[in-house]
Amino acid sequence: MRKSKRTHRKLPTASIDSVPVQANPEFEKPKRNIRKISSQPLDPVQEIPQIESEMRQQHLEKATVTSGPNISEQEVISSNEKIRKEATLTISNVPDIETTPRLATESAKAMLRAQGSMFTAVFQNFTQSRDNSFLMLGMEQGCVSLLRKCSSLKPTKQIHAHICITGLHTNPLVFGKLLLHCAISISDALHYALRLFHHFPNPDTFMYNTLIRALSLSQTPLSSIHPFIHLLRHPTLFPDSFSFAFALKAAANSRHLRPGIQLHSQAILHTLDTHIFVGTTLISMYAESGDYDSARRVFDEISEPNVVTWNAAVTAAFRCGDVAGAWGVFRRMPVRNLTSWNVILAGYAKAGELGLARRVFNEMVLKDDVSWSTMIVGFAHYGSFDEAFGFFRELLRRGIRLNEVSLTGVLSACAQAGAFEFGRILHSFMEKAGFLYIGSVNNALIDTYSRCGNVAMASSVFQNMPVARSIVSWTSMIAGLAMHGRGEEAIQLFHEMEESGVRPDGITFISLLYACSHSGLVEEGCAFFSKMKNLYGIEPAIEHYGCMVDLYGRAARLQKAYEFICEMPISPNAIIWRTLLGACSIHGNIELAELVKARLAVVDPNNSSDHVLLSNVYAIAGKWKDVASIRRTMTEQSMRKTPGWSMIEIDKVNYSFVAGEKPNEVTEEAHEKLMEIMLRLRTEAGYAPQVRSVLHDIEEEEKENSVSKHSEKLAAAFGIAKLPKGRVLRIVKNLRVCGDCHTVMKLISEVYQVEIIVRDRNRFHFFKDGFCSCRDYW
DNA sequence: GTAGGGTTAG
Repeated sequence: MRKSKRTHRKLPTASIDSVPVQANPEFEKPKRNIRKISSQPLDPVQEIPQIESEMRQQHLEKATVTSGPNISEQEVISSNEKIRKEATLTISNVPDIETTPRLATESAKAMLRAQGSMFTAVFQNFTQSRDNSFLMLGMEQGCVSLLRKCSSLKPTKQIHAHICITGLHTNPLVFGKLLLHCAISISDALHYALRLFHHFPNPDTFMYNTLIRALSLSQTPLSSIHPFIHLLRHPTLFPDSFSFAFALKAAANSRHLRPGIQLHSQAILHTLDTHIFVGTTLISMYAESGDYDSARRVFDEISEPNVVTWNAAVTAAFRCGDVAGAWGVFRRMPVRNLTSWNVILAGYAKAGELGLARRVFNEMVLKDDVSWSTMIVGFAHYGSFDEAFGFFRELLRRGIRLNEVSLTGVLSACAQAGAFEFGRILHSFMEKAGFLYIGSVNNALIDTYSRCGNVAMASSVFQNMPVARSIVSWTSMIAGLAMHGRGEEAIQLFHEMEESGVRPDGITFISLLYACSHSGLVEEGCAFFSKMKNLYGIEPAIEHYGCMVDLYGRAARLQKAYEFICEMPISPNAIIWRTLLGACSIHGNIELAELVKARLAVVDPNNSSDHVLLSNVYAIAGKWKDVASIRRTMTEQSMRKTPGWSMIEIDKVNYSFVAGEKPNEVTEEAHEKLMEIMLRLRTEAGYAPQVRSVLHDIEEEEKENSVSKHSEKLAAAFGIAKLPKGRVLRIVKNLRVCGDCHTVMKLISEVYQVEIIVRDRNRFHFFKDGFCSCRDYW
């Protein structure tokens, strides 16, 4: 991007009136000077095209970790005196945090309760006397903090009623908070936000801007175009740079290019397109919508870009996948600030260029908490959870300020590593430091506890959230129950969510369908699939189809699954076919497996796991020649089977076991214990090894030897040897647990009277008294 | 009284 003097500019031809948003009766014909509440509530949620959601990939590629986070609770707390003071500042509801942390949280809760009763008292007073100005002092703040507790419309309306009675409804700040709350924190309250606006007497441009901003931050950002058009047509008011900045942000959030172009044309007509704030937002908007050329053109037209504009240009390059170009723009920057460096870090980290990110990070003279968070989140996102722990350790050592992003990042690392104990330490710290007043932190905790096998703790976090539960909180909890095979409870929770007024989105349905498929609830799954389309108007994405194939496949309805794929309106990808191949492998259907493998050979020819799955099918049927043939192909094409590994956390240290690794002190101890366990299982529980999980055509004894070395068995043996009696064994495995290991775990849980929780690639297995929570269905 | 660039959970 070269800076050039502006000579001419091209005016986009489309006009703002043709934005692709369904006509809104309230804004279509503005009745000037007459404001009334529409009898038909708006439902902008249905007007906006649904954005395709992508299922988050599991990042468990990392094969070896020798030790976990290894940080004690005391270390975390003692090295963060300063941090806790800052947390007090951020979370205004938590006073005196550094002296009596637990009490402080309690008093914050009490304060919220007190505000609740004060609200009732004030409400009653006012209905009687209409004059109690003394009690009104501080009510503005009180209403705002009460709003934070409301996740549905009903209590919000009560607060609104209170606001009206106290005369606060003409206060633009309180009004704005209420609008923002309705638009952002409550899924189904956009219509209410609009009605609120219509009640506001003689709104000025500032008020319009508040509404545009609120809608731009809602689940349906493009709905903010309506008040923008209204403002354009207003006889006396005009959109200003704020209006354009908010509306363009909405276009950027929606990732729809057309409304963005139309807003751009309007900005040109109002001579605001080169306004430094509007121009910078235009660059982001074009980059978010994938129009790199336009983003560059806008940048070239800004005659005096400041450092923020330059930073936006670097980000634009990264967003459009031009990693080298981003570095080029960065190098040409006349002035750089810390954010410029953080932009580069984030760009590299998101692009998966973690080596480059680390190099830049090491070169940075000045780093802040954002720089550290970026590294933690970046490494955690790509599955390098041990590296993420490393950055976190270093962050603590240097006394850098902790923020909710670094904490959620390290929680994500815990979730992947199954580091339950450390997750608990973080939880206790965050409670004391007041971080639980941030929604995302609660959501990350729910996810971490679920993935660490403790769905009860996840549920406790979910039930006790001191802030409103968002769609993410509900979905995380549903997903947590689903992972543990508690399908009925997941469905129950989904109904509670619907009743609470939170509107499910595409990802909620992925979790729900997953819950059905892992609990064998075929009919329920089918019903939810149609409910999603017909009631909520959510167009199924490839992930939803994948869930349906899994649902039929697991329930042994293989032919139905195959027909379902053939009738899909979008072309099936490798994951869809692989799901069906997995089902064929579970149910031993050779004919269909061969057919599916042929499809996979076209879509994704070099995937080793598909070959392994097919050879599994042959092995189950005893077709060793076919197994050998597949293995030969894999060798010829130098494909390698993903090595299986398992991890167990003992005293906050994570020990990993990899099949066929070189013996060391730990593995030798595990092997020794395992031999002892197996002997006891044979004599006391009549165990006989199941060898069909072994892929090779080898002698029986050798096969038996091979399954006995599976990493999850070693991890369990090590856990039995090291953990005190009565403690739960929590094991994380990167592949699906094999039939023999599953049997062994059940027997160990019975003979040794121990609870074992295994998280495999697909789900959780909770072994107790000789039974597994998956009911042998996985 | 409101903004633009960097890190956030399902």
